[in-house]
Amino acid sequence: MLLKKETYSSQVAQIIRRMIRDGELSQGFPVKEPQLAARLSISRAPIREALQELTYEGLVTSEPQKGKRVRLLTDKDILDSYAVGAILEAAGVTDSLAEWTAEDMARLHAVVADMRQASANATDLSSMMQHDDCFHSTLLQRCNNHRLVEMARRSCVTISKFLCYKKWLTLFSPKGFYERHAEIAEVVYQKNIPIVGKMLRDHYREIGERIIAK
Amino acid sequence: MLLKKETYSSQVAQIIRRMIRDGELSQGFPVKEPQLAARLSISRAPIREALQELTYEGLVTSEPQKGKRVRLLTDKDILDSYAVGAILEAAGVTDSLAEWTAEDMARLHAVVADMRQASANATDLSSMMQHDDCFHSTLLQRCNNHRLVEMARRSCVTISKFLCYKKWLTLFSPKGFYERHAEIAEVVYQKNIPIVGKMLRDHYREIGERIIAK
DNA sequence: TAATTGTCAGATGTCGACATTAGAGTGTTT
DNA sequence: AAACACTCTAATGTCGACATCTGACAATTA
Repeated sequence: MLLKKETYSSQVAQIIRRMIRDGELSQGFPVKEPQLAARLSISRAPIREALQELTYEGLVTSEPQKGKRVRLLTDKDILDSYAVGAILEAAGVTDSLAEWTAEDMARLHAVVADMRQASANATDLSSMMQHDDCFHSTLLQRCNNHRLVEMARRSCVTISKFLCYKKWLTLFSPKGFYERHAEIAEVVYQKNIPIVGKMLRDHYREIGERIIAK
Repeated sequence: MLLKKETYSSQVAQIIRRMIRDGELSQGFPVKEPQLAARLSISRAPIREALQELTYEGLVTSEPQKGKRVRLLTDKDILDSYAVGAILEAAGVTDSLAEWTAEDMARLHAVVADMRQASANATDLSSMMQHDDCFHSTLLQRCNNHRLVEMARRSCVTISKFLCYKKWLTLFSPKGFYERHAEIAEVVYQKNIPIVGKMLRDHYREIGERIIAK
């Protein structure tokens, strides 16, 4: 068994991510090292490293000598981030869809079925997030460009899973959320490559626009 | 006049980038904080921050408790990075090419003319790098997704301008380098959107493959 | 000889302290 | 009242020190 000893920095990064997701730190809010250090009873060094990590992740903005703040998203930031995510995911899927086997299709089918079942019981989207993750990962199951996959996910997740998590939860009804994904899966089954690309871009554009509208 | 006093960290990052570009630090080489600190006569704190920055930029890899090394690129890393850069640049150009005005076209024409002139005098590609930068920036002049532009450039530049700079210098003759770009410009003038996308992807794929072949 | 254990130098992760800087508040001048 | 100078506080950037960990080499055992 391989046991991991996490460094303080990475644990702190996780904690701050969660604080942002849960709204304990909201957009534009200044993040002060001494406060966090005191609260966690550790020194500023690991806090600084964690904040730097989050800065490069896009959750935090930094102005030298002025401090760091939770990233304040403009409408354009949101649309642009989802556009990048969509472009990458669409390219990853359309470039690899030709290679899908029957098992790959079955896997997607199972994921969609799970999502459908989850949507039946859910009252909001909180339980759907994992299914959403799973759906998009499955779309990219045959994309062997790991860098692309990671960048695509990150570009969207930064917003939907953290900065705008609470808004994201209210974007769709569980049923509507499921239906949108089922619709995409449908054209994937047909290996209709150009339509898959278009639908993915539309999918992410809709999400971006709905977040803005809230 | 706005004069900026740069922080140590960012200066150190620049210095290390240059060391990597010039081969003073080569791929896979361990980067040790105490050595750099002694060499620059500063403490380890700014060095650590710089190295973290470079880690997220993709120039350095980090293993907790084990240290950092100059990133060792596999062939796949190279191909994947250029593929991502190509996908983003192609999407950025093809999505905005319709809006190009006559002035936009003239600007590209001027850039290509400059590049042609530079290629006439050059013996290697070192003087062509700025023209290359300029060419690709001009292609994206009407792309208003700033995030996309930055990610596209970074994905390629990390390799061609730093990790594989010396190899990059020998990939093409100056004339051949110019011709490849002129060829792309030609279809841009015609606003032949699908072909532009295809040529950009081929362009970057060729670069990746040539780097690997060296 | 090969494998295991013990030791040691050097590197990383973390700490507490200090100088400098940014920003708010106060007071002064016009 | 507005503009400017002057505090004062709190946060950042940087420093030097320490504990812990890693990797290599020496010593030990089978």
